[in-house]
Amino acid sequence: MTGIRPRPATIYAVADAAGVSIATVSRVLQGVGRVAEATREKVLEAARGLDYLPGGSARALAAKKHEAVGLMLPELTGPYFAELLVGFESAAADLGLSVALLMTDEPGLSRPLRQLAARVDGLAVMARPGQLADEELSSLARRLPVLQVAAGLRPDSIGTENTASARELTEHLFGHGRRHLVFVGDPDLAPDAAERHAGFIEAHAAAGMAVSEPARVGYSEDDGRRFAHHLLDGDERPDGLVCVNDEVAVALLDELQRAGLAIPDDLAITGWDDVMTARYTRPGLTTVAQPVRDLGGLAATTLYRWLTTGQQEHDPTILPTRIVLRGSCGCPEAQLAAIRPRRMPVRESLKEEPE
Amino acid sequence: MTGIRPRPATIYAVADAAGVSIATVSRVLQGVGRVAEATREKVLEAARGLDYLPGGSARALAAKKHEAVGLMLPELTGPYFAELLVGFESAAADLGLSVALLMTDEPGLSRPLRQLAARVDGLAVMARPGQLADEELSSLARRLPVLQVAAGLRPDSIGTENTASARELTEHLFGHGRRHLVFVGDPDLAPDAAERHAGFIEAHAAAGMAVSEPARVGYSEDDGRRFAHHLLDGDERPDGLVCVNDEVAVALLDELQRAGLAIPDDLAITGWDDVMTARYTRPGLTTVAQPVRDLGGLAATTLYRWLTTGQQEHDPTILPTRIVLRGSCGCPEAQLAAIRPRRMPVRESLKEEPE
DNA sequence: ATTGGACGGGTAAGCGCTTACACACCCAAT
DNA sequence: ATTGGGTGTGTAAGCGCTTACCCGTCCAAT
Repeated sequence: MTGIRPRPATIYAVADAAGVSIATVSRVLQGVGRVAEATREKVLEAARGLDYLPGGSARALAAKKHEAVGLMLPELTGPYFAELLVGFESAAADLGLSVALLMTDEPGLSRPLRQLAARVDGLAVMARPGQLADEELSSLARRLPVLQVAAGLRPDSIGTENTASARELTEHLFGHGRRHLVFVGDPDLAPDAAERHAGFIEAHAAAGMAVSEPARVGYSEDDGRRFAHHLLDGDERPDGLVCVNDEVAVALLDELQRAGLAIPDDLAITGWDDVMTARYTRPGLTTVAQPVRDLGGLAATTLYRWLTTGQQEHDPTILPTRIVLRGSCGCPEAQLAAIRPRRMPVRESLKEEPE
Repeated sequence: MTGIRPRPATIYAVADAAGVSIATVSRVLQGVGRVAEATREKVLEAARGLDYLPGGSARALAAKKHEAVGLMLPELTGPYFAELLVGFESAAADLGLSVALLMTDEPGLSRPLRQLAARVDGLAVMARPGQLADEELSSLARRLPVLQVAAGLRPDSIGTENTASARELTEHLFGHGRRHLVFVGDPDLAPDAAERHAGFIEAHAAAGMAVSEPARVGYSEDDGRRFAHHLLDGDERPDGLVCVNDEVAVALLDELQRAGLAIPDDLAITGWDDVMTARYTRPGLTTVAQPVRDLGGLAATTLYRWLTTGQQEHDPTILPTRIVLRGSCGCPEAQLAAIRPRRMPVRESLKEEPE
């Protein structure tokens, strides 16, 4: 496997080896047109013997399509993006499309993005406001289908429901007697965050309550921990925290517990996304489950329909979410190890030597 | 943005608009060769006005390279693959390479894999044994550089250290007085698992202890929970569980705790990967941190060197790991909320009306 | 005044495929 | 025997780029 590699075989080499024309080779390999069974076998064998693989670029050039879609994400850390990607890729694969991927945090990502756009038939983009020059994106959109994911309400967009869920979640916290809630997250960082914050405000308005300023933090655990210390050191006195995502929430939960706070008694905490960690904290994290994987799949299929029909769907699709109640909001949780219902028999003394 | 889209502009259109030949357009856009400043500006403006983007397929065909690398993963659920991907993509992007992605669980994935291979210059593959017909893969390897990731020791492979770490971890458990350990994971499912199991065995051999059969479970939380119930129902009596990854470990931990077991007193548990959740369980999960992101980056850069030099590196690179001790193995952990060192002042009565 | 570079840009030959079209060929129907 | 309709295959024209090569200009040096 080491060392120099011979130039890959072309369709001409296969045609020669099989004693046919390149047109026939192409027909056999694509399975279109009529080819005599004997010929087909000859071609297949020749192709196999030469490790032939039709070059994607030549194929795409001649066929005027790439059979590939692109996905651009602002970053890929965190379970959210991973899930989205999984949904996107597996749906795309089912549709016979390859997936090209781009993620970046740099604002001036023009180059890689254009490189990506040049090799796909359509693009799904999840852009944070300001990250991508809108000019850049609309120039691309004039050239190929560009689908916006989780970008708020726009005709070329799909996403998940945010505002109503946030309102419901906030009202749930009211139901637990909480009166001084803080929204933890920056509404300006992403449309999703803005919509959740809007729901948070709606709930307050409907209850005739005043709303405090949102705590403008980012999306990472570090942001959560930092805010925890800010809370501990400052003189704000919230009794509930509605966090923009689970990572911030669990970090906050952890840091506050380490400082001696009782969750949810002293402070209720909710997250968003229902990531894996949310079911392993003590108490479990109350959060909002979004069908992120489905969202990714929807992006791929929507793009596919757009590509094949040449016509964009009219209405943006909004996927429903589900509130997941665990202990961190104040809901009762199944007690853990308080009673020991079935005790696995274990060896008595661990100090003994092995058998 | 809706509706029919005009055919994208070609290099000819730009040349016409700028009043030059296509060669000049190509030179300007690539930044090679000498072009008068005035001409360059004309071209750039024409290109901008037409939303021109050099078609990737034509470019790749003419230049005989895709400027793209592919990554194939057996699946993408779980933090491990997400991290790997992040490392791969960001390193590739820095090198000016696009990334094409493929993941699948199907054994017969020949089609999508070949489609992927046809549009990249090199391929990084993480294949589970048996999933991919070896014949298929070596045929591809004859055509383009194929780098194996975490595939055990082979010349065309890179990976992370497993055996020594597993041995050390196992011996650490011995140090906690544990004598009846079970390896939870199937050594046949992946080379990584096999190597970890080998280290587990080594430790036993060195201590002159007998080794029990491994519990052959998969990699998911469900596998962990299932095994927990199997343990609870059966009559095995281990005092320590060395799990193949963190997902299995945390699920096991959770399920066993719910059943009333005290971890680590009744049973020690360790994981592998140091995923986010590992630092949020109570007790925290002792595990092995691998530089998975670096591994992904290494895959991209190794592939890049291979592509540019045409020569494969000789020795497989093995990245070092680090054991992360938390409470689940029996190590002391900072007490949580036992004392409340700094108590955040909160409102006394939550039942009060808002201000 | 001649000449030789440097400079700028055009010409054209591919790159490796797909696919419309044309053309043999063979056999059934007349 | 002639005709006509499949069948199977080859011919050739692109697809939209890159790039080697060549050819004018212009100006400094002689």
